[in-house]
Amino acid sequence: MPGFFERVYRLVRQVPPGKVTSYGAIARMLGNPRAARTVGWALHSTPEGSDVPWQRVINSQGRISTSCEEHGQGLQRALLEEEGVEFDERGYVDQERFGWEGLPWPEVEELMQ
DNA sequence: ACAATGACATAAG
DNA sequence: GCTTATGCCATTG
Repeated sequence: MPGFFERVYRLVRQVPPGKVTSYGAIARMLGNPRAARTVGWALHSTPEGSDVPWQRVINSQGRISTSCEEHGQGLQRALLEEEGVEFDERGYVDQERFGWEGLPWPEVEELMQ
């Protein structure tokens, strides 16, 4: 069975362009509401050539929370803006407009098998 | 098995 | 709004 990282990747791949979600939301969808940190780590270790849209995952406040220099905030924000995601003057994303609603459970379940 | 680690979340000051 | 402190959990050495 797929490891936790693998499940994170599969789910994140489902996030449509121009939408964002949070680490905690991903964790909840996977059935581990408390594994938000692990989700963050999974995305951090995502290879750059990967097809996982890691930039679409931000923290629960709608802000970019990466501390990594290589894949820094500037890069992540630029990638999102290219997709049409807007940031306000304080660096927040409006989750009402750009938040991903997620997948219905049956579909998630199918993805995980 | 144990301890450390980390792109989180939440509550409190 | 910002800074700390605490809880959480899969992965790694």
